[in-house]
Parts: sequence; C-alpha cells; structure tokens
Amino acid sequence: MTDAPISNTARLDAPRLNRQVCFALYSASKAATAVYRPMLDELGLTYPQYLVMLVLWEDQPRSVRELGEELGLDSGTLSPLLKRLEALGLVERRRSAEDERRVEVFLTDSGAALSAKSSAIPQQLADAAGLSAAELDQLRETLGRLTAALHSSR
Amino acid sequence: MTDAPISNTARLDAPRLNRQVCFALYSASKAATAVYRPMLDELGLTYPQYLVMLVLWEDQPRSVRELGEELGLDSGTLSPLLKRLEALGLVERRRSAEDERRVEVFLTDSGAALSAKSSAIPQQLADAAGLSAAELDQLRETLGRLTAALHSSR
DNA sequence: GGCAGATAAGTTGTGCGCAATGTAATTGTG
DNA sequence: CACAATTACATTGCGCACAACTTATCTGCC
Repeated sequence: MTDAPISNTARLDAPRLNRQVCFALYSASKAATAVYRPMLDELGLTYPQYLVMLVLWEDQPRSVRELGEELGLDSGTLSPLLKRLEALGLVERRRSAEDERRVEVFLTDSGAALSAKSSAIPQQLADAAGLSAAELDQLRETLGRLTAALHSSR
Repeated sequence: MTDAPISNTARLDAPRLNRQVCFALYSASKAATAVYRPMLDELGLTYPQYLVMLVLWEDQPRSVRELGEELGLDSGTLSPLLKRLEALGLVERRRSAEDERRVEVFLTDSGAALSAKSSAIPQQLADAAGLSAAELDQLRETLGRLTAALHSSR
C-alpha cells in the first residue's frame, strides 16, 4: 500500500479542498458556539466553562491537570477560567493534601445544581444541527480520526 | 419517513451524542490550527490572518465588509487584524473615494509575493489530516450543511 | 539525606472573537 | 431639501487559547 502512486491521503486538488475543509471546520465550530451562546447565557456560562462543568458533572473532584487532559487545554487557559467559575460560586479549588502541587476542583452545591438547568441544551443543539443521528455519529467518528491524525503529525 | 416515531434529527441519546459532536468540532478545529501554526509562523501569520490573505490573493482589493462576509468575522475582529497586517507591510488600507465609509484593503508587493511562500501549506495539511480525498470531500460537505443549519436556526 | 530533573499551577503577553457602543458617511422618505 | 434610518468602520471590554516563563512541590538517583 505504501508504494501506490497516489497515497490514500488526498492528492487531487488537495490545496483547495483542504483549505475548504479547514475553513469549514473553523466556521462550523464558530457556528456551534454561536448557537450555544444564548442558551449558556442563561446559565451565566461560556462554552469552555460549560465544557469544564460537563466534565465535573460526570466525575468530581478533578485536578486542573485532569481537566486539561480531558479538554485539551493548558493551565494558562484553565487557571483564569476556574478562577471565574469560583467567583460565580460554581466550583471550589483546594490544594491536594497528598500532593501539594495539585489543585483539586470541587463542585459547590450551586455548581452541581446547575446541571439540571442545562439538561435541555444538548437536544436543542441536536435540533439546530439539522443532521440525522447517523450523520452526527459519522461526523463525530470522522472528526475523531481527523483530530487524532492531526495530533500525531506533530 | 417523516412519520417515524423517531425524527430524523437525532433523538436517540441525543444529549451525549450531540455533546460529543460539538466537542469533536471544537477539538478538531483547534488541532487543525495547531498544525498550521508552525508553518504559518514562518510566514509571520496567524491562522485568521492567513485566511484574510487567502481571500485577498484570490481577488483584490476587498472592503472590510466583504472580507467580513467571506470569513464570518465582524469589524471588531477585522479592524485590529488588518492593522497588524498593515504593520507587517502585507496590506494597505485606503478609504474608498466613491463611498467614504468604506475602507479598501490592497495587497502590497510583499503581501502578494507571500502567496508563493505559502503554496506548500495546503498539501502538508492534507497529509497531516490522514483522510482520503473522498472523506475530506464528504466532511467538507457535511460541515457545510451543518454550518448552514446552525446559522439558520438563529 | 541531598540534589537534579520532572511535574503542577499560576502569571504575563499577544491575538483572536464577539457584544456593545461610537462616529461618520450615505440612503431613503416625506 | 431636511432629517431619520441605515451602513461602514473603529474602539472598548471580556474571555478564551497558547507560548513562554516563574514558583512550588515531588521523584528518582546517587
């Protein structure tokens, strides 16, 4: 397979096609967060803050490092974001006793309760997307492979 | 098909699925710009600046409004971005004579010449994506429909 | 035990991305 | 013609996103 004259990565008009795909990715991502925005406004959250809350709603507490690994964000992004979530009274940060380098992020009662108020959002997004469940599933799968390939290329 | 008990937009575990798709979109978009970054660093450009240059390389001059419509960006983003491109000596901004509200963005010789230095980037991206041309094409098409649906839902 | 290197967070600086606002020019309408 | 509404662009403010750097803690190795 490695000696095929045309590789199985795109060769045919790759520049234009690829440029369109990357721009389509960039546009779709912006469009999705734009649809989230008015819904998240009612919770007082931004989209990245919502992502952090989703992780914490699943399992809690989480260290800053764990949050960063789940979401692909570094401490330069997470530290001020978590400080804002703490100022909103949704989370608490405490130094770990076992490892004083670590900071554990806990949900407050208010933070845990916010989960219920957010429950309608995913369905609203799915409706706005206008794709079938099968298409969404395939899109997710393709994007996953794309992201993995892009990461491994570095 | 429309009278099926399950609508053709996702119903089955829509929350989790949709959340995964939106996060996959967010992650893939970040991964793509991360792959662009070292290549664009050599041109002294960021990804949004590169997008503006791509538009100008196609046709020139363009007003700020036209650039904004092509890229889905407003003047709050474009004004400072164009100011930085101008500081780099890649573009010039001139008030239109016919309509003094408009600002036309022109490529400088240096800005036009940069196109050649960027010619290898799209192929490098296509290689890093690790998807076949057919998959890339289908991804672009699906993302296009998704973006359109998300925009029209507002 | 002591110290070099690794690890975890935080800080700083730059550049988007977007809402809200301001200013100037143009267009539409009576 | 006058003037209200619209349009084009710029500015301000806030929150990511990330590179680079700093500080504190821990681990491995001698």
